[in-house]
Amino acid sequence: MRFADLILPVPIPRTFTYEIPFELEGRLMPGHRVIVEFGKSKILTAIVSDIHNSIPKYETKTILDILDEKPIITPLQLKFFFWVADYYMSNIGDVLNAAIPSGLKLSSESKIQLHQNFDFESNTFTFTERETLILNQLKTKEDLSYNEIQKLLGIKAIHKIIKSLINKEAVQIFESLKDKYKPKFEKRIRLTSHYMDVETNLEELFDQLEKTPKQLQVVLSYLQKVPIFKDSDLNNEGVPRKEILNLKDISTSSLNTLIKKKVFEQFEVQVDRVRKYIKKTKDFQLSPAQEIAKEQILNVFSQNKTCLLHGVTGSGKTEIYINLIQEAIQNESQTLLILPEIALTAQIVNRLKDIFGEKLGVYHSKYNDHERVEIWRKVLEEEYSVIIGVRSAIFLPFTNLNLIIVDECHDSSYKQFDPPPRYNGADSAIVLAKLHHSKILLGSATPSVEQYYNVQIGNYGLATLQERYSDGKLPEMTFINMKDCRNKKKVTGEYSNELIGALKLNLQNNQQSLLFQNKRGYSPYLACDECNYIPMCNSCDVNLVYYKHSNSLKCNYCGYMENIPHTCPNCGSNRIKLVGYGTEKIEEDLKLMLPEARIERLDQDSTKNKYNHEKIIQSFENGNIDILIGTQMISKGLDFDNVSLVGVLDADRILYNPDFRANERAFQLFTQLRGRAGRKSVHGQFYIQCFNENHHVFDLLKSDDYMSMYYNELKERQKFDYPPFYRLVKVMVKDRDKNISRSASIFLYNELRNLLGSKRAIGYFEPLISRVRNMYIHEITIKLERNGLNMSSIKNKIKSTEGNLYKQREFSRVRISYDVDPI
DNA sequence: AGCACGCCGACT
DNA sequence: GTCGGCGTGCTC
Repeated sequence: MRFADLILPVPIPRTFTYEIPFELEGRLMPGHRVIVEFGKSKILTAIVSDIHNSIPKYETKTILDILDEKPIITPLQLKFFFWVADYYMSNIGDVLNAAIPSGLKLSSESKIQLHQNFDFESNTFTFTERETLILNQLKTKEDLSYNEIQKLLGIKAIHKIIKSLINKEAVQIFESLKDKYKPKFEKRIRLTSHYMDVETNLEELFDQLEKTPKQLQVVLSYLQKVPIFKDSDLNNEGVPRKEILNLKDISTSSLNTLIKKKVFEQFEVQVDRVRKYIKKTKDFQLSPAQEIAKEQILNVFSQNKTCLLHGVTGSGKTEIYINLIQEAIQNESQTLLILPEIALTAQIVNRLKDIFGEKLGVYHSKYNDHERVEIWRKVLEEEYSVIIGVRSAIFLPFTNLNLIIVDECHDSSYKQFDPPPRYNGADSAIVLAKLHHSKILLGSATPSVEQYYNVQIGNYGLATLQERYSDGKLPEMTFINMKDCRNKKKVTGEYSNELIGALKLNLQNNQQSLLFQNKRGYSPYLACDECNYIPMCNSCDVNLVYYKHSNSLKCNYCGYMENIPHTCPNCGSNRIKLVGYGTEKIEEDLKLMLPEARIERLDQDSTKNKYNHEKIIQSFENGNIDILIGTQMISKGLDFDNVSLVGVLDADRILYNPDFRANERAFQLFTQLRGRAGRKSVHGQFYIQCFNENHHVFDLLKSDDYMSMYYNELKERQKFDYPPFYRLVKVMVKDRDKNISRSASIFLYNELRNLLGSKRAIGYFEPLISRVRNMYIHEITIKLERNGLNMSSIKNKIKSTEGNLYKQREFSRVRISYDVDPI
């Protein structure tokens, strides 16, 4: 066993074989992290994927070092990573990058520092000139990065030197897992043991402090928090220093004086970054309808099938999830619950924390790297038995996974687009479940057509939950025809008087409202009134979007920003106006129209900050906001009892999308939005502003008829060879030169047509946004029939055409990427 | 994707 | 004369 195949975090579609150094033979296992030199100057962390004896045709480099005692990736994970790479036609290195927190990666930026036991005087090793140079540098500088050392020595291949220094115990790398994971400490304060004698010493203290009221105040405040006369053990735990200092009238100096006087002592304890919760067991009873659904689910599980739970909004799917998880963790196994990113809110997390306490781990992209590493390790060591997370949580190192639940399984945000791998977390979870022999439940009020089709053909089993809470009637739907309103002058800007009136009434009744605006492609932009010039992005084929809070124009594709021009760059006119309206504009307008209402906005821009988002939701929940305006964010996962009105401002935008899934999407979105209104007691209102209230989707919505929607769609999909009858693969061709992009896509299209036939290779075209970051894009759509094809061999064939393309000189720099099952 | 190598123009 | 522009090809 002399060779190891390694997964490197680079976008190259293969593993790399390195030689295993003698001292690691027999010790190195798949899943271990190692350090290797890659190319001439890069030092990378890699994951061992396989160990073997077959001598490669090329010369191999040798693994430089091992980072872990125990593998940090399980064999099952490796299998899963390779499946994702294969299925989604992406590089295994990209999968690795998506899967593991960057805290587990060692880059060229990793640093060395002097070894803790190293002493310049007493050491017995001799050092080379270069080694001495590094050591001398470390006398004055605490640490050095690889780059700094390369500069210092003027050479690139430095790892051997560093390795030698490590062997001599002169320096250490401090980005290995153990070192990089720095536990977090909290400073706490407690009374010194002297004052634990309440009767005498503490009384004395009060007397002493009479002349220093500030200090006395500190002691009194402390005793209020820690009543030691009731239980003297309480004092040992103390109080966080921060907590004391946050109190009114308490200053750092008086506290510090008391510490100096040895009244208080300060000590540190290690705390978990992931907040601790006290476990409160809350028992609840499933309703009869929920019980029946649960029985259906268990029945499907017993047939070893994927189960789809079709439960209307407000029917209490979450209770069923909790019930299933509770049963699952009783037999000591792990459970994974995944949600779309914007549905993973404090609301659901706190609810689960209450029930599962410290057994629950939360995996969210907003968590920082330390937190993610911590969760990774705790999953690996099975300290967590329940994980609630976003799509990337499927990559965690489960060892004993027995139940996976995918909530809102139809949600398109389960699909990752950028950066690759372009995987679908919901679909991949099914494969993950197969690998673990785990049960899997998909839950949604509006399953995707593909998912329901799988039920229909018997691949999945079905459970249904059609009963709403508390007789829960459907919210009343009102369509407001904006064309009529405009003709009759019953509008103010983009807002019908009817909707504004309803909002007002709702406000008077002390009820809350949600207002939805699909911001996509609909944010405000600038236009010249004279020549109609619109500021565009220089590198992308889109207009710049106006942001009021920063008073700037921004490209939503590449992030480019510029200041607002005062005169038109085209004709010099100063008549530049704002066109279109996004959530920001609506917030402003509404504040003018309803000055008495407390209005807030929830979207990506208002929630850049990690906790802002939760603050707004919290404040809405507490009734401190009357009207919440938002994008998709408000359609998912938020359950507020006091919301009785939901309004959609521009429904047409959602309906008329050039996408074969437009109707399905619109139905899903409207159903979800409606589900937000009137969850309890009050009868909800659902207002839709649109130009065509006769749209077919609205009929389906009125009758709440998922099945008709499904059968309609299915017919259309069959007619036009779309999923679920066909699988789509999108080939994307990118080049800096538009003509080369075009001719390369023609070349590739011809290759693919020869290979697959013109029924499968559909054609090449310029996408709607044909230039991003100065790269011109063309796309080729491939349709593969669902049955009778060997997908992985077809995908390999598709990939092989890439080779033919690159053989052509003029296309050598063209970039090809794939999107399997695009959404 | 990086990054080194290599072949051409505009400067001290 | 050389510095550095970016096109090209490789990475075990």
